[in-house]
Amino acid sequence: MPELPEVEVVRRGLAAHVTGRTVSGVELSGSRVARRHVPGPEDLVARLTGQVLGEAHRRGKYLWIPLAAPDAADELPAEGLVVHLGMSGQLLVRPPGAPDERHLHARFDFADGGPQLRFVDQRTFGGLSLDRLDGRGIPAPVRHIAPDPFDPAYDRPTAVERLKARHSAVKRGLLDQRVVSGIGNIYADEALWRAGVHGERDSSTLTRPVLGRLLDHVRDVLAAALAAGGTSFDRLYVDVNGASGYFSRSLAAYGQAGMPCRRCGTPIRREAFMNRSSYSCPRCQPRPRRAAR
DNA sequence: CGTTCATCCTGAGAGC
DNA sequence: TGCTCTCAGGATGAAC
Repeated sequence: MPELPEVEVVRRGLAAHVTGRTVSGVELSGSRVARRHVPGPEDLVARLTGQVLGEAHRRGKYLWIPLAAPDAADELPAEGLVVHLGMSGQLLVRPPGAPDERHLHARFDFADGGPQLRFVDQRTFGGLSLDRLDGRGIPAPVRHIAPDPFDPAYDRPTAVERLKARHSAVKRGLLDQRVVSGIGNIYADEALWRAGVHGERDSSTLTRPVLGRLLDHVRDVLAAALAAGGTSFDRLYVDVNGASGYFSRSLAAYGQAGMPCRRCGTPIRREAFMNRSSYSCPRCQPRPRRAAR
């Protein structure tokens, strides 16, 4: 479920609550949560135990926690714990005695005896793995992910060219994490509404200035959502302390079918797209004559 | 090569 | 109440 703002809220929670702490034990319930850790769940547990956690990083919707370099202070961390929340994953900071959550998959205990870190995931599309970090500190599973709009490595002109080169619906481009990362179904629809562009317009037919403005709307809406603590429709998206964000009240398009458009008053429509839903204003975002899908 | 589709899961809500 | 159906913040690999 979480997109960039929600994942960043979680990253900040990790930075505040687990950085610098020593893992004294890890307990996994089932092996599915570690399915992307090729050497297997036992290996994951064994290699995390005793490690000191560094400050959490994020690219797009991926999180990783570098394991602090054990010896030389100037040595870069060689490995990191990679976390993807998928559609329903949560990282929670909870007291050691707290009852197990319904879909608890991993529990980290710390040598200081303080709060545990727990990975809870209803649908288990998310997961954990331990991976090597490259020379720039990026884990292998994240290497193919493009920088997100807040990354110093983000290059707007490159992103514009990538979109311009695609012969496909522009919304597909926004959702493709190899073009720009961090955008999901909610913020794609919000940015398209702000730009006044229908998501099924063929990306290559849009002008570079239009694509550039669309990307700027993406950045702006992601920033506004982050400032509001993210979008929470229910208890599935919460920060590490279990608190909800309140950006859902600011959504202009996503989930607003039948509600008047905030610009022109026309009822927002819902359409099927990519086996899910898209929301848009029929008047501000006219459908293309020949939709690219 | 780029693009599209099916698939991994559980739960909530609607309609009958 | 209970059944069936649809839908949900995502990413991936295999097929075209």
